[in-house]
Amino acid sequence: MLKLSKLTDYATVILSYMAKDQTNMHAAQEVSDETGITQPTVSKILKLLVRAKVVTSVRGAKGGYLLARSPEKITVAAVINALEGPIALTECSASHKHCDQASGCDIQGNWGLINQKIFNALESVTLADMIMPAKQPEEIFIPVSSLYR
Amino acid sequence: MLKLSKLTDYATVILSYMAKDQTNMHAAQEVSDETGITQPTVSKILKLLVRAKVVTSVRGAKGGYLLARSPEKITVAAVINALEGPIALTECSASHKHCDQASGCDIQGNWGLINQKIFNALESVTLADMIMPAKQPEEIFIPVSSLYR
DNA sequence: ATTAAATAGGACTAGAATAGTCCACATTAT
DNA sequence: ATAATGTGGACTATTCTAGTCCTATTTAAT
Repeated sequence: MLKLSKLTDYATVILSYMAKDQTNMHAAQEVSDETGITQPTVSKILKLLVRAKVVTSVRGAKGGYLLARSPEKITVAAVINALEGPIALTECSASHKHCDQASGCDIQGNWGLINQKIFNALESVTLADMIMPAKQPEEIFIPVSSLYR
Repeated sequence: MLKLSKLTDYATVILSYMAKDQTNMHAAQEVSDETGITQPTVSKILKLLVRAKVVTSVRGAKGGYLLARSPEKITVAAVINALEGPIALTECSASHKHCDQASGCDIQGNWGLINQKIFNALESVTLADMIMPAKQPEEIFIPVSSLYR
């Protein structure tokens, strides 16, 4: 199902919350209370986001977290990158160095092309887009028929 | 890392092989011999591809598998769909019915938008593209700097 | 008819990855 | 000092994936 990790999903929830009030600092505990995600998990995620420079932190009492830049400048790609590392669909495309596949593999290296497209898609959506009230239908259907063209 | 399953990767290897000889039927054993993927695994994958109508099968002695249509009409999206089910990055976006997230979630339903973009990207690449000799640099780098814009 | 070569379907196991928690430490406001 | 907060990393349990295997079904060849 081409899954994104749950933590990445949580991260967008957390960042969305923080985006709504960018002036105040937000402690992990507070974020937990507001989002319903347990505090240890919130901390874990925020730690990763700090490392990736998506948010900044202030230690000590009255410390907390702030967005490192405006929501328009925080891409979904950056968030995924923070939580899951480099965006690459297959091992093979992450690094071509160790490809032990017998015959078939060297022929079809075009995962690179696909990765690039996926990356562009993920880079084109920002946190600002995420927090816009989704004008989204009840259920989005990707029609099965469209799989055949 | 936004991972695709290994089986999906194998599937492209298998399909690439089959695309090179579309006139003859290919038994699972033969595909195994040619690709280096073990026979049980090849069978498992081909079974899934049959179910998704990406390949057709003929049972009995001298049976085997054939592409269900030309490589130009087999999209990467269809292959992923066959192996991993519907393309949806998050549970939430697969079905909105059971969203137990506290406050944060209803605000940021725009995964639908992202899913759509990803789907479009995956639908725009076909098996025919995959088997073209990749004019691909040794290593594709997604510059980290591009994560900040 | 019988046999051999295939696919179909599904159960099962082992291993890997993920989610989630917790602890010891560092930092800072009061 | 003390309390509140982030940092770093270890750890566990659960879930998911990969991979194998078994039995049934179908069909060609003899």
